[in-house]
Amino acid sequence: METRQRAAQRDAAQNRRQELLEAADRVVLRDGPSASMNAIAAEAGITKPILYRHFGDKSGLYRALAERHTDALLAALRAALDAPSDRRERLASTIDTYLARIEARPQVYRFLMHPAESEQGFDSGRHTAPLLRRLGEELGKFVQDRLELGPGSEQRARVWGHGIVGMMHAAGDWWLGERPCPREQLVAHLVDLLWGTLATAEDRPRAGRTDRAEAGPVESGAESGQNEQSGTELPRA
Amino acid sequence: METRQRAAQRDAAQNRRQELLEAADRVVLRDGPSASMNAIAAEAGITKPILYRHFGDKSGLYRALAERHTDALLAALRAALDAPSDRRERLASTIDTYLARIEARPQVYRFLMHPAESEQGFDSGRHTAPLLRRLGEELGKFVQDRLELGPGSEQRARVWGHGIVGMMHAAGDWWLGERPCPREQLVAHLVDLLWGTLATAEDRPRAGRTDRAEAGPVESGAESGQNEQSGTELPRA
DNA sequence: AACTGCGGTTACCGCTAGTAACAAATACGT
DNA sequence: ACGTATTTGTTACTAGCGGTAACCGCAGTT
Repeated sequence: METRQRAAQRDAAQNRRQELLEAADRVVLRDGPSASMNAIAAEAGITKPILYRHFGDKSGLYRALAERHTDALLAALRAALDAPSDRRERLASTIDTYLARIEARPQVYRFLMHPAESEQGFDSGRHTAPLLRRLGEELGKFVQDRLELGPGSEQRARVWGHGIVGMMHAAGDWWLGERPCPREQLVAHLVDLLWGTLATAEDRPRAGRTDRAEAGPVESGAESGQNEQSGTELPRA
Repeated sequence: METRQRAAQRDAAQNRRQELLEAADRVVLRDGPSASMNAIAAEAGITKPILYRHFGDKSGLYRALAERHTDALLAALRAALDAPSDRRERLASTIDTYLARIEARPQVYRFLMHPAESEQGFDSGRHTAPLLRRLGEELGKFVQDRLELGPGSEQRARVWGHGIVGMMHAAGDWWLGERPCPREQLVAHLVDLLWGTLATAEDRPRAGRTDRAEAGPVESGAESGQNEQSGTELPRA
């Protein structure tokens, strides 16, 4: 069997794999998530079939690549989440860590949000990037482990995990595109939101309002009255 | 000029456009967001170039399609958000409306979350589906209009808008995939989260914990100690 | 009858992911 | 030392995508 040799080959293959991943990383960083297999192969100094021998599939390569980055991000987040400070402080610092990360390397971030898009089987569900799923699950476990939530705590913790992660992600994504404020301020607003300020905020005084008729929050089109459920579609609800 | 004829032709073109959109809708509903232009053309009983004459571009068609669905969803959400009930109730009902919608037509939902993915220019920012952006903006305006948030209220309202929408989306997406609980429960958990229960929940009593050493929330791999920022990557921060 | 504009088609381009088939080199058993 | 099998790499290909150019035929106008 020559196990020693076998092992050596395995090692060599692993090293090769790492090199290839690094090359792919460089290309994705340069070209965005639409980097082609040809381009990646060229960057690695080889040709396509080798890539396919190592990763089987484009989504295979992308998965391997995403796993690396996700691991790194997750480690940073765990550190922030596990700091010995006050709960609110930890929340803020975790969100800030995430935002700092996506701010520092938007290309990587963008790549992590997309990499699926291939599988053409319409398996409704599983749309979100694996990164978000994983972050949500992790945070859910953390909450479940740290907080006393009463009966049904597991479900609640998981919902919260995914919800908080989604909030972080969407706000971060929007912020990254428009840069409407410095990062600390975004963090502060999000923490406020999660801290229940939404519940305690005052109603804004408005003019007499028996029925909605004047300047509402409406922006464009479709002011066609009360189409609430069965309006334009939903033929089989 | 024959403006009457011109007008008739315009009308015909508009009708045609609607037919094409409906055909495209059927195909997307059947094949998911990866429906090809060929398939859509075939479903409409014509060939590709006509599609291109009408919509110019695949993303053009997809944008038109998404706009219809987004308008419908937005109308439903506005109705829920504008009901004459208690604030917390309105929040719950809005979230529930959204969830009911994506539950009823997951294919449409899935399509709405994806349709970009083409543009190969790496314009970091603008990753999220336009639907989410629009929902976030709308909700932000609503909050800004209805709540008294003190100085800097506009920014805060926008952050909250995008944050809440992101929370709803991520939790809904996860829920749609795993179905871990009935919808009402998911809604209740999310409302609780936004209502500040995170701030007031008790710490869970834990065994002596001078430093983290035992069962943490960690799940797999990468327990390599304190790599918080400069650990695995981020070479140019 | 000739002309013009529009709906529609076929046939193509350049690109992609993915693969089959072949070439060289290296380590192996005998 | 020699054949042999395995790994590493290549070239050259398929099938299908988005997108387009060039052409066909039928309405109405003059």
